[in-house]
Amino acid sequence: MLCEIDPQANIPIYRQVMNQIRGQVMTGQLAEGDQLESVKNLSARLKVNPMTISKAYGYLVEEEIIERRRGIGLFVARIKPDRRKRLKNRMLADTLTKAATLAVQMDIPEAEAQALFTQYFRKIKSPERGDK
Amino acid sequence: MLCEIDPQANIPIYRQVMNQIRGQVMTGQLAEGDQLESVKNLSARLKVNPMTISKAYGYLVEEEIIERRRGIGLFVARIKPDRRKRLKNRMLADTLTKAATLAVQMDIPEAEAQALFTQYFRKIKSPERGDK
Amino acid sequence: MLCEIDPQANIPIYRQVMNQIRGQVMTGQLAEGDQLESVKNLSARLKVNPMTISKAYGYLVEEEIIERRRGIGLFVARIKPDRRKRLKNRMLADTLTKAATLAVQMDIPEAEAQALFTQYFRKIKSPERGDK
Amino acid sequence: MLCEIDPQANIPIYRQVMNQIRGQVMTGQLAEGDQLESVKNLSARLKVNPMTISKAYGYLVEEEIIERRRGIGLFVARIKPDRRKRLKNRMLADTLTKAATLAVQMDIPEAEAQALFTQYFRKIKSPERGDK
DNA sequence: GTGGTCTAGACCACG
DNA sequence: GTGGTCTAGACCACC
Repeated sequence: MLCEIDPQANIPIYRQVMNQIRGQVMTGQLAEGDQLESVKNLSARLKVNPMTISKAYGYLVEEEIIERRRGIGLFVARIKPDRRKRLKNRMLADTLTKAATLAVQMDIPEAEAQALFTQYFRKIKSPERGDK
Repeated sequence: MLCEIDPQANIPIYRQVMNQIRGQVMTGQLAEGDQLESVKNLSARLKVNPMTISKAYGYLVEEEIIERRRGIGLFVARIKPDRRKRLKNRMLADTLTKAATLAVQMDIPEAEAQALFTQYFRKIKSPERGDK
Repeated sequence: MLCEIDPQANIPIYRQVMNQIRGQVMTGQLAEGDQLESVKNLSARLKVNPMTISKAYGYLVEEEIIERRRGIGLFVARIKPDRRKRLKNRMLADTLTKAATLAVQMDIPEAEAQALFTQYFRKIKSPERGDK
Repeated sequence: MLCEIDPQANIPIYRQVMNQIRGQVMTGQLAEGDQLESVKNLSARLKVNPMTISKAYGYLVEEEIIERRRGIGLFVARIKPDRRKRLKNRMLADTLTKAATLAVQMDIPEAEAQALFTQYFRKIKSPERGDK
């Protein structure tokens, strides 16, 4: 499982972990029933306090995105299609609203805002070689 | 000068103030040379501690978005057009990148992502009556 | 880590702290990766309010001279050699320009000004015993 | 009488005024018995609160660098040669000490520090055309 | 344990 | 009147 964190960023590490896993579950990179990397493993790999990973996992369990199987480990939970859809939408709505709000505040005309968004979208979708 | 804060949000109050003022300066609602509401006034109006406002203003001074005139008050600084543009772009780039990244991760096709973004943009630009 | 302040001086305490730490980082007495004394420790030691230290540290973080490691503490940041050089030069340029300006205003001949400067330089570099 | 202030600078305006006048007296640009510009005049010219000028003048009177002649105005005082010398030296010592201290802190070798100082000295003494 | 934020109230410097 | 600084003490998030 891929997972990178930026210890400099202003986002708490446990949230960075949550975001990455949640994203991977949503996109299917982590499928239902897949086992998550153990707290010990992941914390060692990211050079992070185990409690931090544990906390991230704990919240994801609360969100019912992953589930504990006692004595075995943590696994990606079964998520009903409509719930999955709602989750996706909520996540999208949040960031899109933020972006749109800012664009409106900045008095950017609709066409330009759209163009910018599409531009970023494409850049992320097919990053040119040479990008870091 | 408008300025509202949500003491519940988990964004620090001083950052909320910074964001609002920065936004208003960027959009021209606050123009070069305009005097800002005094620390004491604003803190009284928002019912927060003067130091909280002072901190927000202090950071904006460092960002060279506003400037001190000693003993008189704080005023919107002169911002060179190209710096203004860069500032705008940086602010936009951040949120648009985030939104686009998420959309890509979610495997949303470009057309749909665009449509969603435009939809939010319009909703924010001309909020229908009855919206909260 | 050494750090002394003069509560009498009319330089704000938080600036005195900043200056001392910035100086120590520049001279290498504090090296990259070194942990800074904790806010609570230092404030207790200097008998000042923790917020005062926190403010000083906060500004140094913004200057990218030190960096936060969340939940662990503050550490001396990595500073690229050319940035380090620029920083040094800027600090020096300020005070040297002031001194030179004054000497010129006072109509001191170059040779004498130079001699005076060197004299002070040596006195500071190797203070004689008994100096206050 | 020349006198320029920088309202942006971190130095209080009244101190900027004091420094300029003190400097001009020390260098003889303002000679014993010369009348100073009136508070009203100077404040109008610098677009500054009259009280600010008044305060600056007040402190200079205390320093016995200028003197009041009631009903007439303010004049450059007679300063005994040895006192003038002491004043000069103290002013110089202050700034030179600061500069030297910083250079020592920065671990600049003596030769280099000297060279830098001389360089600034010359630049100020004979500013090249084209400088602002 | 770390630092971050906020409050309430004080005092000071500046204009 | 303005903002700047500091204190004392509280609570919180993070690791």
